[in-house]
Amino acid sequence: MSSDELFEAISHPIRIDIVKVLAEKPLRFADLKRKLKINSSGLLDFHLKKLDDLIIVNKEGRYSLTDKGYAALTTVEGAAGYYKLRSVHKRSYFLNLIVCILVNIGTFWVASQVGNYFLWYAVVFPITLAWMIFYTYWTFVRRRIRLRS
Amino acid sequence: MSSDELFEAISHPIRIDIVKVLAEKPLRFADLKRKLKINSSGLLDFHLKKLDDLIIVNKEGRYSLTDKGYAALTTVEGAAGYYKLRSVHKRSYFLNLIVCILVNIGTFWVASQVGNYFLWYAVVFPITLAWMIFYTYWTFVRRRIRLRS
DNA sequence: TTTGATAGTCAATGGTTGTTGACTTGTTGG
DNA sequence: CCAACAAGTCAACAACCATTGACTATCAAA
Repeated sequence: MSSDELFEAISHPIRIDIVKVLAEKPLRFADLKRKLKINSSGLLDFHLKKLDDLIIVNKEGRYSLTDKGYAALTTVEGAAGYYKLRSVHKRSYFLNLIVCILVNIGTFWVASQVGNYFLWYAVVFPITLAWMIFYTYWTFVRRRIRLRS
Repeated sequence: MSSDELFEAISHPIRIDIVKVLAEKPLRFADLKRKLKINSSGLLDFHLKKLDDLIIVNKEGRYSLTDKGYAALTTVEGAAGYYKLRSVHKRSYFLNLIVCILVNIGTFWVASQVGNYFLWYAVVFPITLAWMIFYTYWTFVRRRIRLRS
């Protein structure tokens, strides 16, 4: 089963629901029909056939997930999170940037008050700069985060 | 964009390929056509339209992935691995079981030779037993690995 | 024995996909 | 200016998808 076949199998809301409820516990045909509020046997039959090698039926007529079915479930659960994760990465990058700038401004101001800039130019500035360079690389190159889109 | 819409978007080999090549670098319409060996403009157009909010075109006409596009790519890359991962989990469970049994047999045999069973019943047996109970729980309950299917 | 639930199958149907190939509308090099 | 390329649009069509509703066969309880 190649990727596109897996995605085809789980590219319909009813089929995603079937995989989700079967992950909790094996169910019979009529249980599924009730639980998913499907009134047509033909419709459930159609979608069960599409899920082909993601599910198996045991001798008592209970449907449950195969290894591929659980892999599909993991894919479904994962997919929902990836997009949110990317906006979190983006937001935390800007928070980091702001904090670095504020720390520099603060240290610089304190330095100007005491007339000693050593702490700022020898410690705070190089460290925050190095951190932002690394973090920028990690965010935009490694994580492939884009500002627009 | 709900899960099923994402899976619908990437449920065709051509569209998976488009996402993969655009992840490497942004391409123009004709570049994509050449790279994916598609001879019909209409066909490429059709699939690009289906990828709708996974891609954007910049002013120079270069297509690239949006955040959702990269999320889709992560999903595609992940899905391929999940099924294999499950057979790896299954195999390593049995390897572990065998190793635990062999260690017990070995320690027991040594104990019988020296006439002192302390090491076995006070150390090796309880530790390997506890480990296998935990590992069984982790494999079959938490990871939902099934023997058949 | 009738009723009702279970576990489907099957044909019909309207809508959506995937694909082709012809056509359009710039843009660029010789 | 002409040819070639780029970047599509559009109509047509077969194949497939989702859904309905009628039908069948089996079993169990009243």
